Amino acid sequence: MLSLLKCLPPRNFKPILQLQQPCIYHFFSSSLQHKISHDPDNKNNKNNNVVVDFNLVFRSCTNINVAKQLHALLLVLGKAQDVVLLTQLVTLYATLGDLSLSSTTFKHIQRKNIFSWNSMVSAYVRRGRYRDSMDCVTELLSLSGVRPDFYTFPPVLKACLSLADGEKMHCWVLKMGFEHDVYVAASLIHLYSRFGAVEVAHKVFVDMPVRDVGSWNAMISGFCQNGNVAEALRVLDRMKTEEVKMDTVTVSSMLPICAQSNDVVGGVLVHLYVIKHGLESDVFVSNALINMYSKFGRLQDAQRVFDGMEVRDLVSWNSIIAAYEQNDDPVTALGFFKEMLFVGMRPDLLTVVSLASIFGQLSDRRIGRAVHGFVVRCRWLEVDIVIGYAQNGLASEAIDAYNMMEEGRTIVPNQGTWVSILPAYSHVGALQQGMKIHGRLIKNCLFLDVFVATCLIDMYGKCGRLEDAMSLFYEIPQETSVPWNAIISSLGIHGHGEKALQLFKDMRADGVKADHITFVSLLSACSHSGLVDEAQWCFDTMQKEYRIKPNLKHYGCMVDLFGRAGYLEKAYNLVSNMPIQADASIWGTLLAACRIHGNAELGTFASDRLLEVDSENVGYYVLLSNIYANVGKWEGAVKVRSLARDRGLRKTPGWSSVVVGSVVEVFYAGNQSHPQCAEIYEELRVLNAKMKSLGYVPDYSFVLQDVEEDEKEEILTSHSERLAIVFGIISTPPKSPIRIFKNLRVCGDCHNATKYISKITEREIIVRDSNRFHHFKDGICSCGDYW
DNA sequence: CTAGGGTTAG
Repeated sequence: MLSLLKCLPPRNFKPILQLQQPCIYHFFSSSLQHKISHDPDNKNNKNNNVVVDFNLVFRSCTNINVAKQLHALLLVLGKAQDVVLLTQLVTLYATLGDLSLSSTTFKHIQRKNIFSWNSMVSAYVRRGRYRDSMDCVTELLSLSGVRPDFYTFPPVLKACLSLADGEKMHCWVLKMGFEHDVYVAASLIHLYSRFGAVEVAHKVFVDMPVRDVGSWNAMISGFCQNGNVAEALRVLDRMKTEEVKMDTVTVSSMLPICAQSNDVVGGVLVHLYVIKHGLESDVFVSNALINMYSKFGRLQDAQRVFDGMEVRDLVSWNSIIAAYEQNDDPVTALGFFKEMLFVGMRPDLLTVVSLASIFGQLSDRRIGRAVHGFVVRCRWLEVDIVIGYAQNGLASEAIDAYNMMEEGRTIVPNQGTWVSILPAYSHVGALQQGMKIHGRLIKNCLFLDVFVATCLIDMYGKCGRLEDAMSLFYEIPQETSVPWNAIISSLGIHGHGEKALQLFKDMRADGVKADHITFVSLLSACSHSGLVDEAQWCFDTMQKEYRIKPNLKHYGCMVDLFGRAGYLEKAYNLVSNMPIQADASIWGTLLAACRIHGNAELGTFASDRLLEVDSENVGYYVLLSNIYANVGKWEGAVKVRSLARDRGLRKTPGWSSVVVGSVVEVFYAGNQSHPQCAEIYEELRVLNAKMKSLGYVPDYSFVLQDVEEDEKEEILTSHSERLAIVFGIISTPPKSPIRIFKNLRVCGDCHNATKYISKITEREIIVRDSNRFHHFKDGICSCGDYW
């Protein structure tokens, strides 16, 4: 084989390299073995007698094992200190996803030149390891032997996590005199725009003696990112007068502007420009076109662009799915999702976002038909029927589909399957089934996939296994905010506000960029634990440091936090000074706080505002009618309910589930149809007596119907959570823990009752409601009755 | 052997 190698002129390598990777591997490993067996000590160090064009081979290598093999061959051929080749390897390993090999290779280069440094720096940036790349550059800048060049700065400027970092780097750029390099300048413009300092970005742009398309593009997108469309269009105009031609990048920044400003004519003109200049083949351009047409509601146009694409990436699929999903055609959208899986495209978070909405739309229709059946089964007042139920519908639908897949064994589950099925199990709190899937994922090595793993973290978190969620979190790559958000929210719903904050600090230290979801998780974690000052700090940090404008969810968390902690005035001031219009959820949160702290005056004010806002959310009508019911104003309660009915709103029926063995049992309030119904109600009666002897007094304020006292007690006793708990008690061994899941918030009287039940039965009872976890043990709840 | 500016949600 070695002699064969000698004979081959380099150009003859080409056919071999076009073969599959294992062939290259085989080819090189046999030549390697030959070399070792004939010349073990490499005495015959005439490397040049072997013609290996590593340059060419590296470029065609797509497999990490082949790369390692090539690395070994390099050592055997005595090229262990060839700076050029090792530098190439640094880049190759990073491209193939193994950054640790990249950095060890880099560390072993004895005489690193600026190419080596640049390669390492950009390798870190490409894999999102911004902190490491900054450290690497800092080290480089402290050396005297090597000087950074203009290749060094663009990646580093991308890695800056704060304006301060950016300004520091800008100083170095000036010190080295690279500020007029078009690449460096574009990076500077991008950097300043990213941190909201568009004026500075614009100054860099204006000061450039020479500009290329990239410079114009950077400035245009800089203004867009900061919401200044007018200024962006002005730059575009000037670009036209200076006769700089728009390229694919310009176009793909332009199209979202047309979509956003609903400029159909402008959008179509840009499309014509694209066709005229042959820019259609660019995926970014086509994707942007699909999104724009979708926003215009012109589905046929979006479809035509999608059909005409030669290459489709993840964004293309997400875009076409979202196009149909957002234009009220969930069936077609679902069809595209299936086709996407069929062609082997891996779904991501955004796919799942659309998917959730698709299932929501589909189930709502299905549920509509089921409403009538429900009226008969539940003995709720006329108004209090289904819808909202969609999520429950989604869960059972997804689980059914998975079971069918298992039985049929015709479809091989992939990442998409897992990210659909795991949230369904999290949703009903089915830990064991979720764990079974975890087992399968370990076999498939899919559990390290960030999206699948995040679903698992979420599942463990929502099923009450916080330790499992944590240990899984530490096993997976933590480069994006996705897994961090999941773990922070898990900690939050368990009432571990401080730990959630600690995780956020770790996230910052690791250089992972927090997003608006991170802050929602964080603020709600603080709110569950009553950490007022800490939440205020997060709220400030989010705005000052991350430049994230708080949205209604963030404000909602803050209002909730102040309200529950009893700072009703602070809560009210926040609401009245918000730069955005308060919606029903904000007023509802404030109202709930007024209910807890018995502030009737503010409560009345909040409820008036609540009804002014056109609310689709039935929960607030229920809350309001509950407040009336609490004080015995039944006419008021009835009025609110009829108002809700007029608006076509129906109450979500409460249900609780408990897992016994491998079966998930679901109970609705007043359930009479369970096979072990008689046994359950008998046990309830016995328990009730014991509870009363220990001092339990039923709190009728949680009964929302206008009925006699004895009937009120019966209603409380047959709340779904209590049925589920008792079923758990009679169906599992003594003293084993019971896990309950409830789709709504746990009722206050049931919360109190569960404390007694945990003491009497010596059971640990873990209740997860729509808001958080409650761990009951020995007559005490972990939430300290603060929720 | 190493660099910039771009498309998706709520």
